Amino acid sequence: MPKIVDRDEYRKELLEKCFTLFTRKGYSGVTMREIAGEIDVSTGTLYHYFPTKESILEQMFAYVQETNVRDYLSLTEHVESIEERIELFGETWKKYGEYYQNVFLLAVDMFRNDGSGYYEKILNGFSEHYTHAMSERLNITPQFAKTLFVYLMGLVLHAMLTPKFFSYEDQIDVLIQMLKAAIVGSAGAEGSRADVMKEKIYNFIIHNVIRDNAVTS
Amino acid sequence: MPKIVDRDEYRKELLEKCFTLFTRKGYSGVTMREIAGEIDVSTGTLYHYFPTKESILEQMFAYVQETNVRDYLSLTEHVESIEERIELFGETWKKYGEYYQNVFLLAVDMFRNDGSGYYEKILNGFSEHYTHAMSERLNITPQFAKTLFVYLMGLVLHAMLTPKFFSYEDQIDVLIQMLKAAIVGSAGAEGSRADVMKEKIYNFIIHNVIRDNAVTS
Amino acid sequence: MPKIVDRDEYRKELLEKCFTLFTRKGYSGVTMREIAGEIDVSTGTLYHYFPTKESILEQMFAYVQETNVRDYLSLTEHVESIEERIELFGETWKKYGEYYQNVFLLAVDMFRNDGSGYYEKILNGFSEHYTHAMSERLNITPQFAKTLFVYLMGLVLHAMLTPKFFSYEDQIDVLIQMLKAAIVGSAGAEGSRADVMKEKIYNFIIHNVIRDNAVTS
Amino acid sequence: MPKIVDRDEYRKELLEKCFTLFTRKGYSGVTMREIAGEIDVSTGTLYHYFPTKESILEQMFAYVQETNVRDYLSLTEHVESIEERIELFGETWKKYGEYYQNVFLLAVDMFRNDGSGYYEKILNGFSEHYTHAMSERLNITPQFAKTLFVYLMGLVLHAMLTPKFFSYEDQIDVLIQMLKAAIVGSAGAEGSRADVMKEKIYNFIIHNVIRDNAVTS
DNA sequence: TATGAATGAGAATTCATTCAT
DNA sequence: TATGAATGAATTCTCATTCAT
Repeated sequence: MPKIVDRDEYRKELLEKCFTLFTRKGYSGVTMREIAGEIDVSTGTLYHYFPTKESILEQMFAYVQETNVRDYLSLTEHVESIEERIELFGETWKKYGEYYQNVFLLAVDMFRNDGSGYYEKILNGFSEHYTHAMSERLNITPQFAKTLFVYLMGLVLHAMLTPKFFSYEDQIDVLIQMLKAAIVGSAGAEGSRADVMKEKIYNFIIHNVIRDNAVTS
Repeated sequence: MPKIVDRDEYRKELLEKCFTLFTRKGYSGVTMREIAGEIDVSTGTLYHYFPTKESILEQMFAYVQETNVRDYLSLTEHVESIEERIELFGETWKKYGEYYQNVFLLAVDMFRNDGSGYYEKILNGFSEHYTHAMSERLNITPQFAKTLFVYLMGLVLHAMLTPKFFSYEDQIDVLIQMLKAAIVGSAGAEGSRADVMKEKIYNFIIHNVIRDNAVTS
Repeated sequence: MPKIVDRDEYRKELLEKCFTLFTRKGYSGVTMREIAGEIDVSTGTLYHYFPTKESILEQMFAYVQETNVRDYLSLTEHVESIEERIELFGETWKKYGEYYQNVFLLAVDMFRNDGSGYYEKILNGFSEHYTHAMSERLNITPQFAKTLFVYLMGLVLHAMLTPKFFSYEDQIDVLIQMLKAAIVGSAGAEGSRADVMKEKIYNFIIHNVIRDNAVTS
Repeated sequence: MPKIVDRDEYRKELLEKCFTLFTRKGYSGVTMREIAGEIDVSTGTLYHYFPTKESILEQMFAYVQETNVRDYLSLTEHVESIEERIELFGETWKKYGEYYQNVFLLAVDMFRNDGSGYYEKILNGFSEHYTHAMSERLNITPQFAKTLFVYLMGLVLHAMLTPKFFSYEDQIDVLIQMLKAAIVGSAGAEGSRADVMKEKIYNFIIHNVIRDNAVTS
């Protein structure tokens, strides 16, 4: 009788245990010994579950993809109101900020090391899938969902590379406020409500986007 | 004197020659031999100009920073009109898209390998410097410049990792259009012109952001 | 009692099952896992019967020696006529050609890996034993039996290493013909029969050994 | 300027230095460290000249083949009389006995490890070439040259595996005597000389091949 | 007994770095 | 300065062997 009941389950456990080390140091930057040490396993055992170092990269990527999508789908499953969904959306990005950084680092390693272009399809599929879900659940156009997604990625990146450039959490909050204003506020806006909204947006631009009205000509 | 200048100049030449290889394969992923091969120099010569592999990373980073800033500053130097500046801004991001990808990859390597936190200061300084320049030259608030910068980084990233997710160049174009509309359009807008702008923005949101007005409540 | 017999029997069965793999890949070239796989047994079970890899080599060698001798002895047990014995002798070498190749490969591994010189005694004993039996049963001098044995080994070797150099089976046939001619033909040859034989041999040499009578001086 | 003037020459020097160790321990039995140690070189240097362990096997084989053939061709180049050639032939086999053992061990490793069948062609070519040369120089038929070659290989083998089975050198001597008797003795034998020879051969068989004239029937 | 997961010493191989020329 | 051969520590990976089940 084998010690491990579910080999596949255990493999995922191992992946999870070394996820942060692996992504932070990078595929080429970690050694198998380091990984084994992190997992508290001998190198022999590590190779028992992953035939090569490269396979760890691949399986890590596959595992993250799987988990990621599943997590997101389960996220807003039982939430009905758009407003709450937006808030939950923000909470999630706040909560998983550091995790997304690591996922992103992993993607960079896939980009650098996967010659087959396999990862690209997966990543593209994930992006499309994710933005599609955003579009549906947050009641925004697919195009805008993409813009949002791009911006969020930029945010995660900056939070990682230049943590003092801004506060990641604050930026998420601002974004959530704007989304609520635009999406909830504009919904079914008619008559005077629409006018109020127009005014708000105009003022927002005047005060928050344009620097100096006098200079521009 | 002249020797030192030459030597330094030559070192930069070497850095430039291996920049793409270095960033694409990554610090831990390239070997000194590969780098020497790319530059068409023996490993001995390579070591003559860079005492260690790590020094290549550092000097590459310093070189990029220097060049980058200089490039940007020289870019809009003699352009007066805001509209033209915005356009030039767009052209630059289109032209240097791939270069920015590599710079970004380099930053990831600095992030992963620099224990001293030195790179972080540099990167932060650069971000602040760049957004400050954007703010001044494009007549936008520092806050919005940051937002823009974040978005652009997300754009570059996606163009690299998921090139099929969207067309980088098209996205830049869309962004430029919006910037022109918001910045130039709103400049000194008064009376009826302001009303027209409000209407435009409102319609933009209704048609391009909100997916389905009926569903939202 | 019965268990021990069974266990021993089973061990021999295992040896037989992996004999070809073991000899063809070589002691240092096979892994315990490969051997276990060939036998259709887990490595644990393999170690249950053979405490070390080296013990497989030793026991394989002992097993082959035992079997080999037993086989040969049983071979000509009930054959009376010399002529038939010679023919049977030829048949055996034809039949076991490939097997002898493997035995030989095994001997090479013993030669390479046995530091104690134990194998040498066994091998020498076997050679002596075998040539002695040949001498007795084929009615040839021990010296000629050795010559024959040496030649047969060379034949097996060549058939293995350079199969296109000649046809192993044909060479055995030729050898058998010559043996019959020399041994049976000369037996008790007297008077005119001896003369006929002399003539035959002389002609054989002239036609089959000497290449060109004119050139030699 | 590189330290080593002739890279190829140096590579052969390395091959020669580790030839015995490599063949005696066998391809799978030696480690790269051992080989490097034998050559008095670091493992790094070893890999500088041989990209893989397998390449050592291949190049060793190629080197031996080359050397071997060259050696043999130069051997009897300036010897005119057949008798002297036969004697020189014997001397060579005596002198190179141990070397041939190693060559043979090398061939076994090629047999075991070369999947492409490349070695087989080479080995066959060598055998044909060698026997052809023997045929020409010793004035024997190609067929008999093959028989001789096979026998000699068997001799080398036995001398290696069962050194106490006989004295390799004595056996070579006996062979040389027989060759001289058969080849030189029969040359241009006519009339009474031929009769003398016939008698000799007949007696040789009666006394040296047949064990017991009474038993045979 | 039988299994195959676990172990870690050791094997092949790589690579930053040094150094003689 | 330039070269590339030489080095050996470190890396990936293998494999005989152990051991819990």
